[in-house]
Amino acid sequence: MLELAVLGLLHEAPLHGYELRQRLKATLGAFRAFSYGSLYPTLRRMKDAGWIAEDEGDATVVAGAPALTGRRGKVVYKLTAEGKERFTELLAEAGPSSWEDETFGVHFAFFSKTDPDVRVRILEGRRSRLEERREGARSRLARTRGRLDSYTLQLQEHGLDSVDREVRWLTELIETERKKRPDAHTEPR
Amino acid sequence: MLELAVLGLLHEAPLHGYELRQRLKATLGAFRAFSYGSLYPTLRRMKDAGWIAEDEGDATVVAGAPALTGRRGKVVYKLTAEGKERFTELLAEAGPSSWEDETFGVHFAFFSKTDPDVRVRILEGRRSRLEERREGARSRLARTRGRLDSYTLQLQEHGLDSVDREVRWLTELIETERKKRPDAHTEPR
DNA sequence: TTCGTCATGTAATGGGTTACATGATTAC
DNA sequence: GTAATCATGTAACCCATTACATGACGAA
Repeated sequence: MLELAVLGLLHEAPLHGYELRQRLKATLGAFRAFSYGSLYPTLRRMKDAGWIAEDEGDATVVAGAPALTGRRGKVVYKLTAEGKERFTELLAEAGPSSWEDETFGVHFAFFSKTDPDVRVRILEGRRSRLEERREGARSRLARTRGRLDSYTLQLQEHGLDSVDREVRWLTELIETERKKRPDAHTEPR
Repeated sequence: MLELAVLGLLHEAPLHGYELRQRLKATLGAFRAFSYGSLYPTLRRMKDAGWIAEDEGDATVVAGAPALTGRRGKVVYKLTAEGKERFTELLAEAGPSSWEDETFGVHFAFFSKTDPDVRVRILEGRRSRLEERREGARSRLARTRGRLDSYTLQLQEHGLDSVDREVRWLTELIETERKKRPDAHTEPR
């Protein structure tokens, strides 16, 4: 998840860890944040895996005392060819994991780089996942309504409302996607 | 988190693991679920800690072949005195952890058992947490708006909308709480 | 007798967090 | 020269998940 986000951001421009985190916030908005404690180890793993590499191309700033103190300055990373491949691969994934709460937003954030077909499949997957959850909650609520105290009830209702809103949002998005390309499968089955 | 939820449910009636999970879904609604893989180990830990105990009071069903196969039947748990204490303790917590996304809902679900003062403090904490997040996202958005593609933008806006809605919901709830008890601190400082 | 669902559990793993430690750079 | 913030990193832990294994029990 973090991995996908990092690949996506570095796809646009080389960045160092600290700035990567700011961009992460800017891209994902109010709905997700990552700590440095997970970012830096991830960067290390991705470097070891060969998906990203240190970018020396920009000159390590001052030439005053470069490698004396055992490196202490920005470490700028850029995507490698393998990294780009990996990114494309992850972007093409439209399976259940891509419509999970936490993952969906990250996939969505890189939709402009995602194949239109995959976009629609992710949006539809997310929507039916939410619809399932909503129906489950609705019928359970209908069954237990009488026995619930007002707080529990309000919690349920606020939850259902939120899900409803997201479903409507998704429906709009799906329609917009369909209009953009009137070809392709209209409602697969 | 799971711990609090389990204590809260067992506070109402003794239950076995399987049913506990159904109740968890019914209580928490659309916004959270737990797997058995986390529930059963938690039950074990809580038993070892002395907060819950096996409830034999209900007769272990059939007396046909009771302890022969090394127990294979429902294990009903009930709250111990220490468990009740622990529950009260957790319920009184109104600190930052209680207004986190995942935790807030669980606290809220047991509001009818929570002290009115604590209720208001949790609601207010949650609200200002969301407001902070929203302002951060808003100003970042204002700064970067031009550079964002339409998907990223829509994601941000949908996120802001959701936060806005929850803030409004919380504000209503806080007012309702205040009306219920016109005494107490009106806007602490 | 076999299928579904109730029921309990474990092992391996995942994907993050907090707290801490350290140092460089910039603004006052 | 000192405080803020930029910048990198590690260690310990947390809280859950998935996949798997097992078995009882009722209904068709």
